[in-house]
Parts: sequence; C-alpha cells; structure tokens
Amino acid sequence: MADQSSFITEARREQIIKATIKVLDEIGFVSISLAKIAKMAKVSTGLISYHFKDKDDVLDNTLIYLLTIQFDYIKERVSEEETAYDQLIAFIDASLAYQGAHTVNNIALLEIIFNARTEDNVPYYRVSSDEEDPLYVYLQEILHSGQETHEFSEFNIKSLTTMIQGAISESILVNEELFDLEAYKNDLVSMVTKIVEKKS
Amino acid sequence: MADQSSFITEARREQIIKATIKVLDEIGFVSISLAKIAKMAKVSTGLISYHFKDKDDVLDNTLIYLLTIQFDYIKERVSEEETAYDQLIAFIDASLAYQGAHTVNNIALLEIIFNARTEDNVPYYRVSSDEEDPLYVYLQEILHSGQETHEFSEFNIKSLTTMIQGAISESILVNEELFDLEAYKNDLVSMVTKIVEKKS
DNA sequence: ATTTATTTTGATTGGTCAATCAAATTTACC
DNA sequence: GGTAAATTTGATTGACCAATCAAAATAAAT
Repeated sequence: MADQSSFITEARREQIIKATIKVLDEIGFVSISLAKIAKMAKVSTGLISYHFKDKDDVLDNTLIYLLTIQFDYIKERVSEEETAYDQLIAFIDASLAYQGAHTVNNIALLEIIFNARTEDNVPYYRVSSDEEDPLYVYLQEILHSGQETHEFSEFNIKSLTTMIQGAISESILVNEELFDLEAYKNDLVSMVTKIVEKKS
Repeated sequence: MADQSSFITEARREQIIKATIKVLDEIGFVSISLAKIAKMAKVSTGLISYHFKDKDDVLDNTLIYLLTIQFDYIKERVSEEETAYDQLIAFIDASLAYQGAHTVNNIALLEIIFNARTEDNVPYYRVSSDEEDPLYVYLQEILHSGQETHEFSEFNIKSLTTMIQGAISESILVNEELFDLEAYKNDLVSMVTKIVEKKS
C-alpha cells in the first residue's frame, strides 16, 4: 500500500515536472506560475501543492530531473570509450548532441539555473559550475587521467574544463537556424585536440 | 529650455538605470519591481513611469547602457594594438578584466539577457549572440583580418568566435573566491594561441 | 458494503505588482 | 510677481499570484 501510493505520487510528480519543463520553455521562469503549470498538466493548482512543498520545491525538483537526464546521457556515451582522448571527444560529442536533440530540456535547465536563487539571494549560477557540478567534475577526471598516462600535454585542468564547458554552453545560445551544430562539433574537437596533444 | 529639460530628463533616466543595475545585482530579474527600483533611486514610482514607457522600457534601456559600456571598454583597449594577434590577446584580456572589475554590471547584464523576452516570448539570449551582437562581430573581424594577412592559420572563424566568447562568459559564472581570473586569462591566451598559430 | 486513507478539486485569502492620474511642487519665462 | 510648462508625488485600480483548506471524489482495506 505504501508502495502503491508512492507509485501514484511518483507518477504525479513526474507529470508535474514535465509540465513545468514545457511551461519554462514556452514562457520562461519569469512568467511561470503554479496556475500555468497546473493548466499544462491538466490538474488543479491544489494538487501541485499536495505533491510539492511550494513553488520553489517544484522548480528545484525539475532542475534535479533535468541535470540527471543530461548527466546520464553524457556518461553513458563517454564510458564506452577506452582512452582519455576518446573519452574527451565523446564528452564533447555527447554534450553537443544532447543539446541538439533536447532543446526544450535545455531551455528549461537554462531558465532555472539563471533565475533561481537561494533564500539568501545567491543565484544558482554562482552556486554550481564548480566542484559541485557533476559534469564539471567528470570532465576534470577525464582530463586528469589523460595527463596521468602522459596521453595529454601539460595544460591546466581547471582552465581547460572551464573553456570546454563555456564553449559547449555558448552553442545553446546561438540561433539554431544560422548555426551548424555538426560543423561546430568538428571544429571544437579539432581545437581542443590542438590544446591537449603533445608536441611532436 | 528644450535643452535644459532634456538634461534633467537624461540625468533622471541615468539615475533610474543605475538604480536598476543595483537592484538586479541584489535581488535579480525575477524579483525586480518598479517599486524596488524607485526605492533604490529614492524617487516615487510614478516618476519612473514619467521617464520610461513601462517596466520593459526601463530594462531595455538598462541593457543598452550596459552593453555600450562593456563594448567601449573592450574596443578602447583592442584598438591600441597593431597586429591581429595582439588585438586578439587584448580582446580576451579586456573582456576578462572588465568582468573582474565590474561584477555588478555583469550580473545585471546577465540577469537581463537571460530573462527578458520579446513580446512573442523569444528569449533575448536567442536573439543576440549572433551577427547582431557587436562584440561577436568585432571578434570575428579581428580573426578575419589575421587570416587575411596570413598571420593566423586556417581555422573556422565562426566556431572560434563562439568558443572564445563561451570561454569568456563561463568565467563569470564560476565562484570568484575559488577562481584565479589572472591564471585563467593566461591559460586561455595560451590555448587560443595554439589554435591560431601557424604550424612551424 | 462500509469504513478509512489517499488523492483531487476549486474557491478563498492576503499580498504584490504595473500602470494611471489628479494634485502638488518645482522650474522656466516674461 | 505671475503664469505656464515641466517634473514629481503617492494613492488608487484591477490583475495576478502562492498558498491554504474544507469539501468532494477515488481507492484501499476489512
């Protein structure tokens, strides 16, 4: 019984989270309201309050949901590779591929990270992006292992991590129609290769 | 008389814009209101409506104000240099230096770009970042002239522009205390150098 | 079948907001 | 000094919002 009801609860929570993602994509964080999420999910406003503590709780859970999906997608592809270099390429590939294929999720993620703030008004974008962000840590690990095995040259890991993540993030922002994601992927890979490769 | 009153108007507008920047830094785009801007500027709410069409107009003008300051700052430093390579380094230097020195302005800029939307709900961050963004165009020109004079190798200009801008933007997001901006600047310069330099 | 627990609804409440506007104040001009 | 124009105030209005809650509906248990 406790299990059964927990299934219902989980299904409802996911339904509400998915509706939140859609609304975020359509009208953005600034204009979102529980009433609009409820309408999108085709439930009453009270039901959202029943399954989540408050509005912030809905958005926090949506953020976790989005981060988890993205991380799993990338990790799955990277872990298929053997060498640090192949893993690095797979990381870039998968990151850009995820963005191309899950635009709605990415907009929603962006909207939350750039708008949500902690109770003491610290923006989420200043809290994460650091040691705490699993993707950051993961990329750092790849770069580190490549240097350990002397597969890579002696660059600064933190700086290259920041640069790669920035280069990936930036591509979400550019207008899709005018931007050839595939070409960018190839170019970014060859640029990063020039940085990590050992001088011959 | 028309001149005098226009002076007063301009002074008020700037006062309100500066207050808006402060409020954006402190509480963010989501929580901003005309009442809070008025309080920060120490004027009445009605006065803001007298000098600006509506709330969006205040924020649009604040965005233009911030973009102009940033662009002028960078352009001034880049234009002192002669060669494309020195200009490229100066561009990176100045961009990161501006971010380090004008944190409040940068937060405000970020808040507007990642939150404001056009009337048909298109986020500003999808409108700019392209051919329209003066900084983008400026960086592309530097890269282009470097290739024209065969000072640079044959990389894709658009891709490198996106990568550099992403690498610069990303550094706003990382936690200041844990991040050595000076070190990042040097590393980014040496990474970019590896990409633009001709094979010897 | 009846009772009990869980889930869902939608009206309500107190609060904030953008924008308006009549009245007050200040400034410009003669 | 007096008048007209420009500037500034702050109360007001109508819309929207988050959160609450009593009542209804559904499901589970006996």
